[in-house]
Amino acid sequence: MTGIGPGSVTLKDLAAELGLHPSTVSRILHGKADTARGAAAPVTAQRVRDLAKKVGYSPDPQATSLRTRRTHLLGVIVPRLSDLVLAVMYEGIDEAADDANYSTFVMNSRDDTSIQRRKMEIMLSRRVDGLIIGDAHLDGNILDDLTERKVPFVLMNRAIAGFASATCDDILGGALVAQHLWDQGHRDVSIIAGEPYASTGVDRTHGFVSRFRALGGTIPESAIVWSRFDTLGGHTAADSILRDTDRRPSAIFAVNDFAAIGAMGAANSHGLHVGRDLAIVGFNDTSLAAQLPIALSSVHSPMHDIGRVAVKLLLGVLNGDAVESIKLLPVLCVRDSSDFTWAAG
Amino acid sequence: MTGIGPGSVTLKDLAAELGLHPSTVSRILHGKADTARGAAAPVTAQRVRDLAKKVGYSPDPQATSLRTRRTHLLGVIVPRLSDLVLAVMYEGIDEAADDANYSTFVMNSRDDTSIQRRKMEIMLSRRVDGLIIGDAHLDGNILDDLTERKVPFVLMNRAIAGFASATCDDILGGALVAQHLWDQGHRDVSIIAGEPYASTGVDRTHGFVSRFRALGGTIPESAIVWSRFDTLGGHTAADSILRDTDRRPSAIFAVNDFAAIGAMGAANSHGLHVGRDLAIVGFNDTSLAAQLPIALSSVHSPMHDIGRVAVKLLLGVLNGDAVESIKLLPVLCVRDSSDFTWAAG
DNA sequence: ACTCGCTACCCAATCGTTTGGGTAGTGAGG
DNA sequence: CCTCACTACCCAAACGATTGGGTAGCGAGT
Repeated sequence: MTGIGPGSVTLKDLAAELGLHPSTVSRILHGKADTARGAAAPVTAQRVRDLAKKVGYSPDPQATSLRTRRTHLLGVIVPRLSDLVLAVMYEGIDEAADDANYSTFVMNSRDDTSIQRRKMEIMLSRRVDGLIIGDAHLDGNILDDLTERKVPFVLMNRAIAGFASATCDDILGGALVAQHLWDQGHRDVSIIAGEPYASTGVDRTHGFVSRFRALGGTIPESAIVWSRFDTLGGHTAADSILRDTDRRPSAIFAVNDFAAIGAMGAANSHGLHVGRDLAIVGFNDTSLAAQLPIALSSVHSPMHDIGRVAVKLLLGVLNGDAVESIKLLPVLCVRDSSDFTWAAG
Repeated sequence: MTGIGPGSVTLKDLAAELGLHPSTVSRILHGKADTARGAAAPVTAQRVRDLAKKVGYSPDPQATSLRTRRTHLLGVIVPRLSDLVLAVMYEGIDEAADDANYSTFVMNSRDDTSIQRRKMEIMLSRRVDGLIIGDAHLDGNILDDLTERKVPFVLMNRAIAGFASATCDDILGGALVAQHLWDQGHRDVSIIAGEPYASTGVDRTHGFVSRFRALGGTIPESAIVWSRFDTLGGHTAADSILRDTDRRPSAIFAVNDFAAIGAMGAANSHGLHVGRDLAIVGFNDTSLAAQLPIALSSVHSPMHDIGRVAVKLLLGVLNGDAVESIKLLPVLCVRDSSDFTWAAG
């Protein structure tokens, strides 16, 4: 047991070395004035801290949480980390958790309710202090379960009425796109709406449709196509839209950049030049959007901040505060894929 | 403390309920014939297991690891999870770890050595059983440190001589691209080589160059441009290559799909049509490659499996086995971005 | 009747911290 | 001189699980 790293030296070792009792060392290293009942002599305290630093003492978190019943661990569940959107949100979480001295587990549920449940149980059996749920389904029965079991949690990315969440203002985002396409003269539009159980797609679609109708436009139900959020989903959805040559829209709003990219691929194979024959707008403004051969218009959503905010909310819950859902503001970024003035010029 | 979830009921509770001693219950629930010294009467065992299942007993991992000195936790460090390549590898890790009853922490180092060090210390202070390092730099001094401290770890994604790793056969991958471009008639090629500290970029470049030279081609040093791995990096690199109109290559090999996508953007803004005026080949065959408006040729690397293999290697190390590095096979996928027969037709 | 060897358990120490509750020793106040 | 209030510590009991080492009881063998 001559390990050099953290973990080799214990409180007892320190105490023995210093001729003190472990509890004394513990109190000193805690430092916080709150527990420091009678603390210790300043000289001693300094001696303790010096030695602790010298030998690289770091308390055993397992022992600590066994005693305190707090693990300083957060669980994060996302549909899939290979979805860039969730990956970026997770980076925000990672950062904020780090700042607050928490560590995180993250797991993929692949949007499968039974996997969701299983992963949740794994996290709870690891005794996480709280959960950040990034894959909530609109029929939120798992969530009721969690509430009943008094598990602290918040939602991220997708919102469900009645639960605290950190999201983008998706309704507004959808409305921004509707306004933009309307202004560009589009009257015949289709929507690639994502999965019907995800609030993101539903809200963006809803925001788009209501604004478009408010402007005087019409959108038949048949113009709304539900799909997966990835490139493949977007491709097949766009394909089914474009196949109907009688009623081809002049613009497509995809509620997700990857679906939009898939739609570009489909447009291509239908012989349509995106940005001239067909406008396409995505959502999230992932780092690829601006770099594509035909730059993709997209609604920028502050994904990184959403992750950070989710952590802040959860820490609030853990602290017993009454927390409110937070919607961050989206910003429309117009690029070649939907800028017809450019196509004309 | 009427919590319903896991964590509410302890071994002692079970024992009391059953009129047994906690240690007896522990041995029964362990089940493994190895520790079951004299086990228990089959009837009793069944009673115990039934009650445990009924009340949803799950052992406290903190208490367990305090005693056993094993956390069943793995630490994973990657440059950034928002790099799709690493995200997919992590999905493989997540899966394999789950299968083996391990949980994982994953953290982003942003390829910054000081952050690498810090994150590593955090993981070690969490007492992970081992580390999977996805961001190794070729000057692997951190690794020597870890070895000296006897921390069990393996590399993933990037290889360093002398350490066990799970990677793609990057040299072969590069060679495949060289052969392909040569066969297509390209004699003037440039390489977007990635970061010089990453074995992935270095090996792919090296594999490409040696094969190309072996075929009789020449590649001046100036044709190799180092860059970041993301779209922006690819864009600027390609830009600098294409700016020199005297010696414009007819093909570019980017060691990463995102860099390739950035290069496509750059080609575009130079008025070049990718696939006709300029061939571009990427690496990794991420899910986007095939879906781009101009489908991107790319070398498929089994990212998901690399993650799985990394876990398998690490578990081997933890088990005291002597493990060997594993290189998984890449496969070239030719698409429109480098298929000149298509452009001609 | 006595020992042997089972079976089916129980005991108690231990992992590293935290924390409520002491207690010597000291200086001041009465 | 006695009490009181500090200061600067020490003690020991947790937290929940694991594990080496018992031991009571019983049937069998001689």
